[in-house]
Amino acid sequence: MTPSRPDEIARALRDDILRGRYAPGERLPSERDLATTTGANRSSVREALVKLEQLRLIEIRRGGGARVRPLDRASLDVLVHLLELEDPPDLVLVEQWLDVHELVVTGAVRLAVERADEQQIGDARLLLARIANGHLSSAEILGVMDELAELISLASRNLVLRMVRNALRALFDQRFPERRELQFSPRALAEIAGAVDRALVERDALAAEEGVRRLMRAGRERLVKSVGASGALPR
Amino acid sequence: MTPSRPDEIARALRDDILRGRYAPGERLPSERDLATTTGANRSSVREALVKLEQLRLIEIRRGGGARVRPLDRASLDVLVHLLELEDPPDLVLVEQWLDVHELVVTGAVRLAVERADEQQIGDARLLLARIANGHLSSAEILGVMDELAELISLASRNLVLRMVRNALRALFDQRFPERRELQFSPRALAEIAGAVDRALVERDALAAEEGVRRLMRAGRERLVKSVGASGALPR
DNA sequence: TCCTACGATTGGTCGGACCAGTCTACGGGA
DNA sequence: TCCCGTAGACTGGTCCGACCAATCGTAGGA
Repeated sequence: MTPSRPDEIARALRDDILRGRYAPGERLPSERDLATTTGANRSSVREALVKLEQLRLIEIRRGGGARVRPLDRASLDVLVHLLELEDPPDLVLVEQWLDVHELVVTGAVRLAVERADEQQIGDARLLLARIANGHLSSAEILGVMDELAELISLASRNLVLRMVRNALRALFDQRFPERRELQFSPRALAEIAGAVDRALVERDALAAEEGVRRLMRAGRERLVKSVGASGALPR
Repeated sequence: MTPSRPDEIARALRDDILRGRYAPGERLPSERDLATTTGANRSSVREALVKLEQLRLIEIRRGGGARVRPLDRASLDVLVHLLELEDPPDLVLVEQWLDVHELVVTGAVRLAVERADEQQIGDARLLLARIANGHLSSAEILGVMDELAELISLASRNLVLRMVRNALRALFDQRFPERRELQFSPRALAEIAGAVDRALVERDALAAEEGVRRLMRAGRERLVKSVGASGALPR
């Protein structure tokens, strides 16, 4: 799928903004200027600017022009582009992402344990059993853990929370689409999964939260390493 | 500021989608059809659709048409429109928002206490002192607490976290722009602020987290009530 | 020196044209 | 009768040019 003309233009402008080549408050070239410099039609340029405005990267005012906004006021959706900016990716940003993801999922666990119905508890226990039995490849484990996180955010019965997690997850998947091969310690995993399982049965929110946190941290270091070495983007 | 033509169209379509008048996977009318039914030009319709696509509410395929996507896969940015959908607002959604906001800010506190420099600790203590001294109106208290949350997310040195919080905050401000009048118990507030202050001095992350949580919950119940009764939207 | 007013610049909307994928329904072949 | 390929209708993508409306900058006047 070849990117559309507006996408190309939007991407170029976006990268310039994210790289700080336009300071906050600074004015972008006019639509007509951008049209001539990019060789595209003004409609296409306009569409690109609308996208950037939707990302809250710029503010467009009739007669005024398009001005760059402060980065931290932008939409969460720019994060994926921030991650795409460097190759290999900015590991600091990846670490920050992992911290927030952990925060959100463990927060969801607290709510989920209290609110989940029996069906959901059962589903979660099945997933945990698959992790515990030790016969999965590391890629499969990651998949199961992802399913588990999905189930948790669903059971938390909090749409806002679910959307935040989905946004974070989509962000990561978009940037690192390949399945990764990591090495987990089967014994440690089985132990943690068992602890989470017990917490679920007893509906012990704090224990479940702690267990899920340990689960998420189990493969974290290697994940960061793998991501950092991943090299070329599959564009 | 009168909304632009594309904004009107986008809003109408968005509301229809959020209200479930289009099921996920269903196809929207063609750009040309929408143009005739709305009385606008196809360019304006197109711009509206681009915005919805950017919100990940729809997926546009060349030759294919625009199809509705599942709501929980959409951008966090649709939440503000979800909140705007009802008046008075959906209190369940407001509660969910408050839960997530609390989660994010308290999570930020943990990081912030460890990473803040002396300057930031000092600034935070000044804000806490203003809360504690009891001579502020409730609106001012809310303002100070917001500054405090801002400072915390800054000190957490986590851009992802900061953007999530800013997104949540912008969402709330956009929906409830009026300053609210709440009643806090000065004594309780002073006590909590003092606890947080001590935690900051001792760099005790857990105590700070707990204190900030209590601070955020102090006015919560009344905030929900006030928001629920707020009535007309200042559109 | 300050302010006003006008003209240039910029975004907003329109209409139409043509290209490039996608979808569908018709008709031919098995 | 059923399946399948294809032609044509349909849909989004891009371009062009025109005009309106808000803003901005500056030259000229008070």
